[in-house]
Amino acid sequence: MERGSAYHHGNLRETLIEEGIALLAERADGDISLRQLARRVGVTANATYRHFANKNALLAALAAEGFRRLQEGQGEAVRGADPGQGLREAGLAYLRFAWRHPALFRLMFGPTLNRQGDEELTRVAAASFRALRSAVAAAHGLDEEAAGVEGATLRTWGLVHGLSHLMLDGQFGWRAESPLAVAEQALTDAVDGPL
Amino acid sequence: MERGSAYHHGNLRETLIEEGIALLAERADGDISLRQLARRVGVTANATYRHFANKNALLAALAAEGFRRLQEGQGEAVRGADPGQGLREAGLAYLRFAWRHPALFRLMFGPTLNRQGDEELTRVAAASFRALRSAVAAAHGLDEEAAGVEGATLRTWGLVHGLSHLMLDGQFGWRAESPLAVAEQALTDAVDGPL
DNA sequence: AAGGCAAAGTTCACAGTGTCAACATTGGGT
DNA sequence: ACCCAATGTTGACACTGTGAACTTTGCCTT
Repeated sequence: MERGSAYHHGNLRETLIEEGIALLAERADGDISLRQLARRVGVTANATYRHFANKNALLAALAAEGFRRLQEGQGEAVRGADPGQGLREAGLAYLRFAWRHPALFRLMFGPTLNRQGDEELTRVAAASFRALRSAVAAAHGLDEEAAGVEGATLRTWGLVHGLSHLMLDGQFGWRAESPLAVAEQALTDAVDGPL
Repeated sequence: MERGSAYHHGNLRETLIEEGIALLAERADGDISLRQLARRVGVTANATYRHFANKNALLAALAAEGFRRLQEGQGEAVRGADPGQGLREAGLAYLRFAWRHPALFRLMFGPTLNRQGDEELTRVAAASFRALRSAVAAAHGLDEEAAGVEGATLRTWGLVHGLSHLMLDGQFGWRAESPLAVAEQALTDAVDGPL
């Protein structure tokens, strides 16, 4: 939190990421402008170019931070659950993350970002998939490399991810309950029944 | 295709939708500019304002046309399949639509569009859901209003929708096969096995 | 301690965007 | 034949992402 001189900000890069996520949380539509973020931080738009190659790189950093937080949330959920319920809890954590950070979630996936060539981003995303796969394997009592685990992981991921998107896009809105509740119910039913 | 005078275009509204979808197909990232579209059609940017309240309304019209085409494609797929395979074919049609029209697909769902208050758009989207529900009911040999059909529809929709998004976002790209093939396989497995 | 250099911010500039207000050109109905 | 409403155009404005040139400052070397 240390501030440098009036001229030199001190730790602009981290501040931009922090405030960028905050700004993303306010604008529901999810597109933020570089200049707006710079103004909020109290710095010129071009100052950001000392820390990120361009807007896309900045957004990629936000997304990477998002993946880290998502994985952290899932980790907590799994640890706090009795074994056998881990997969369900991880899925619910995924849904709740999307619900609480809709714009960030859409940035992490979604086409705004050009993921091509961003090494860190692909790394955290891959780690996220491996974590899910191990949860799926554990839920079925299988080895992580066993046949069928990969496919089951894909189906689970697809379901959770799809429910997240439909929820955020307001496709559950016309129903009585809260969209989050609808998605949670659908996920629970799927996990309890055979997937 | 009739052209009016040099000054009056003739049927600008339909042309904008047509060329808008074409333009969307070219720009993979999926955001098109009003002025670019107007230039392509051979008309001033402000001319579009005679037919659409603003850019959002234009995009909504594109999305609505997209929903119509999606539903048409699903209808064909279901009719051309033997009964019992209808649901799977409908889902595969959904996947292939997303694969062939990624930008349009993301526009139809996704936050670029402000769906609030666009009556036509919510209507076609609701029709799409009803069609899916009847396919789910038929696949399980149940009445459309039977208990559990709604939930099963949600799960199916979620899975297909999620696979579509993950596929488009390149999350299956690191695998050997084509992303479309990966998604189709996952869907087929889910439908064959109990969902 | 003095000096200088590279890192980190700033200002200026430019092309492109969505949209508003005012003006121009038409074709169809009285 | 006329006129008016529908349909286009021009000009303008605020805003965006980004490049080039300039300024300030903290740290490292002597």
